[in-house]
Amino acid sequence: MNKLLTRREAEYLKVAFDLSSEKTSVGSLDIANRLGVSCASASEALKRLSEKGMIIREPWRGIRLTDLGLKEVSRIIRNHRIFETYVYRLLSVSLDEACECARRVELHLSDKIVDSMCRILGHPKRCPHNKNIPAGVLCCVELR
Amino acid sequence: MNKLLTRREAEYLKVAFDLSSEKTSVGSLDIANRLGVSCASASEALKRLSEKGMIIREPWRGIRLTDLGLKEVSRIIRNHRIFETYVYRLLSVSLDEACECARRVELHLSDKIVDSMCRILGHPKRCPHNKNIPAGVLCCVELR
DNA sequence: TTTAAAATTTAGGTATACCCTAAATTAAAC
DNA sequence: GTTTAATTTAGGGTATACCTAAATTTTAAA
Repeated sequence: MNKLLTRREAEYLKVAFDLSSEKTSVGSLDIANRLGVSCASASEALKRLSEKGMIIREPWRGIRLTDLGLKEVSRIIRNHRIFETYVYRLLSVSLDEACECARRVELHLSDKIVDSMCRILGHPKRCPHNKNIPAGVLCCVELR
Repeated sequence: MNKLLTRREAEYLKVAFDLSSEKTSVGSLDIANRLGVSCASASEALKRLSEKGMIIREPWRGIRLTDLGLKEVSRIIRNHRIFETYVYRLLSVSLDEACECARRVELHLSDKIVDSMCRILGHPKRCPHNKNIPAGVLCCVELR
């Protein structure tokens, strides 16, 4: 039972997370619509995510992210937004391109690299799109 | 006919490139040995690489990278080494970790981002392992 | 309360990427 | 010319990811 998420599974997890803050109950149909995929595909993907311990499925009640799932999705979002902010601010790359590249590398960045970028940026709270940047578990520690 | 290489195909292409500078003739067996894979798997992978226009296969004569293949592998190697050098030098990350992460993101970095890192580093000729860094097609242009 | 509608899952199929072993082929070396 | 070595093909296996159609379950309406 492999813990690592595939690119696509991460996509499902991110959508599940996003929808969770928009609606009280999130079902496979919501996720299928958002991803432009059939209900059956979404259902399968969610099953795999729950097998990997990322979500809890309660059919007709909606899904819930587990602590592991929340940790994972936060890490991915943090990776994306710190990388994007860094590249946009310090490498003079357009926001579109920074975001696009961040999407491609977000799964593959290491915590240390992202924390280092974060430190250099002065631990920003928001990305250039003005979205929240989750804190790094070990980042900022030296400031306390 | 999709032009983009998969992670694994890029691995095969890199090995093909490396071996080409070590031996006069590179066959599927050489590549299979280097990657720890059966001859049959290597043969298949090389077939796919030739369908994507990256190499020319001349059985019992060995393979040759096409111009496209050389361009592609140079881009990947450049991405790896510039990223690794940048992260090592400017983000205070260990060389092992920089290299490991570079391996994971090398396929996904955009030229603009890599060129920007390259400019900031002063267009280095070698990575911290002292390996050659291929020039970027559009990098350095403003210096001429 | 029963039934119809909506949400969801399961079953069965397709495609792609990898990998394997065993068998067939082809070139090179003796 | 045969044998040996390299290579490819054939046939299978697993995993991811998608689909449609059918079955299931819940909710809501008549």
